[in-house]
Amino acid sequence: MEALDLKPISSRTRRSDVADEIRRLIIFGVLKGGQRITEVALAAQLGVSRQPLREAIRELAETGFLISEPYKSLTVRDFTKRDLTELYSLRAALEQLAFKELWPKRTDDDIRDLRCRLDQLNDSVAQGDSAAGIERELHLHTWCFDVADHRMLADAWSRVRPHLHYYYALHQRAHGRSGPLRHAHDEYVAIACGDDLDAMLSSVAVHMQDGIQNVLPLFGDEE
Amino acid sequence: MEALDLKPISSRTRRSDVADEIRRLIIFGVLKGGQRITEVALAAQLGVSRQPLREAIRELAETGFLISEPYKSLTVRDFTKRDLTELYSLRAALEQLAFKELWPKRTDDDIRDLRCRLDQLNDSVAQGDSAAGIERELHLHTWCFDVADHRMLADAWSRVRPHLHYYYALHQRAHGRSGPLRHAHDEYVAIACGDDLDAMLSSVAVHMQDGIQNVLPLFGDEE
DNA sequence: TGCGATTTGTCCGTATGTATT
DNA sequence: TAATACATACGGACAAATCGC
Repeated sequence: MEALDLKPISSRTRRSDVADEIRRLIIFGVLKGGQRITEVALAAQLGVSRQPLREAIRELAETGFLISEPYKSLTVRDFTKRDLTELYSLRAALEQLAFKELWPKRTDDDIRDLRCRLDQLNDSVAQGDSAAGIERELHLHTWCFDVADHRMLADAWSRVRPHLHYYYALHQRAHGRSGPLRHAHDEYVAIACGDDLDAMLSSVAVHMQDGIQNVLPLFGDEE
Repeated sequence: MEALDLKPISSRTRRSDVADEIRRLIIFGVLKGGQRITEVALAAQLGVSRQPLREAIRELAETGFLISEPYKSLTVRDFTKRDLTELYSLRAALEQLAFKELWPKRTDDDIRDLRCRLDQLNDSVAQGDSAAGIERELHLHTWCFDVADHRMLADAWSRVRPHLHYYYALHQRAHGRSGPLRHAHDEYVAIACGDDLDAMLSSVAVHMQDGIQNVLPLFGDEE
């Protein structure tokens, strides 16, 4: 009964496939930060024409995965320590807004849904399946945006989420299969099921601080 | 010495011109909400080929001004009362985060810059130039994002800002030349120049509430 | 300074896929 | 089911801008 967040089949089009694929290549480190991309080469490798590729590029440039300098270059975004701290502070603000919005709207079904997502996450972690663990941690954190019933906020999250995915994957590549820590989200979920909104808001802040501490060491000196 | 927020000349390209123009047509009501758009017709009217138009469309769909249903239709976003309240709650969260970030970073130059933006706004209002008033109100509210020195937050604002522009223009069309109220931002700026962050955060919240009350009546029954 | 090489940006004609009638 | 309309995608061409020599 888990609600996987997939794109509807109806919206499957070449440009979206291409965008997803490029995003995947970046997240999993095949395309590396700072690397230059030439359209024609990429189009040939992906086996598509330039038109849908260029549209996909617009999409990825809009969300910050590619840096497009007209007539000059197209490069893969090189994420820095600063980008990471920015991501987490923005993410905290968005997630806190989500909890404020959803707090009076939560139903028992929503609570069950959240616990289900947590169980799935803990299962993946227990099995050492870190790829699934990443997906499910993201899915867990998507819960508040699903329930908040706030489309513009959900859109903002949908642009932030792939960036988080990138850092999770980075962390995984650096530390082997250690994705999220075992039961690291138990308290987060417990408070989310409770009645104390202020406690939840500070739990979000604390959770973000923990997250950033895990990933920060992966960056050395840069800016 | 005012720092106008223009796109650098280097990035001027046909697709960005087209995107700006379509956004403008939507904001000023030439293209109306719900209206269907056909690519070929629009390309002909704008005098460009379909490739840069499609890229511009991706950009506008990504930021919510156009609704693209692959293989089906491309329509102008029909904003509702709900969209407006969502915009204002998200905007408040972003602006509050900006002030938290900038608070320890403010320099005297920044303060002067802010006062300058306020003066320009009040000038426009006094002269009854509502188009300039809208621009300058947006420019005033962009100050906190300029100073916060938080690129991801600034990006989020840059997607929110055109929506706000839309509602301002809607308000102007409905109420004649009455844009922002005279000296409505004086207190906002005064507190922003002061030392009380909490006061600023609640000032942002109050300012948002005032803003939403001005625009809400323009929407009737919808959803 | 200029010139060629490379790449991005743009245009056009055409073909295919999808939804609607 | 066929026909229509339109979005999507392809391929080839050229124009425009940048960079290195």
